Amino acid sequence: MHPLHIKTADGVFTAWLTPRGLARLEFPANAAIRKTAPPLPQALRPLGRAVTLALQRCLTGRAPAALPPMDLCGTAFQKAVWQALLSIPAGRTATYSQVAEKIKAPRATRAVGSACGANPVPIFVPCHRVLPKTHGLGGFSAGLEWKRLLLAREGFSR
DNA sequence: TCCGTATTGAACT
DNA sequence: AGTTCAATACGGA
Repeated sequence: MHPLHIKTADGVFTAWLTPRGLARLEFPANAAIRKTAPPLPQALRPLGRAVTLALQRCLTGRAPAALPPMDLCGTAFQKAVWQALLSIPAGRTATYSQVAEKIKAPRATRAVGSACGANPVPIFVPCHRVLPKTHGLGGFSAGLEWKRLLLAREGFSR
């Protein structure tokens, strides 16, 4: 996997690329002890460019025309959840139980939460658009502040 | 096996 | 209207 640092107004993200697509996206590190990334191999440069552009658009609340290819690895259940998340448009939200229904596992609402937490590519796979049915914001692997910020950028407020 | 979880809804104050 | 609590599917150890 090849790291790619992406500068944005919100900090430096790190994307991990494979020939199959974007495998992981990391939020800006707290202490930012960050090695300089080796140059990307030629073959991955178009992917790197696509990821960079899409990330910049997502961070300003505008859905990119197309998401870059992604190389998601996880269990069948997790992939089903992540797939379902991709169908939630920017500015809309779903509840954990709605996602569970969508993947035909209506009683797996808690498991959906776990799968969201295991999502390797936040933002593009929009786990921030999944909220508890009644109270609060649920959780977010990179911290609830990010979840709030992303939702706010998409024009959603609670 | 057993344990923890980014939930839920019903049954309680 | 707020709080407790058991049921629950899943993944990791």
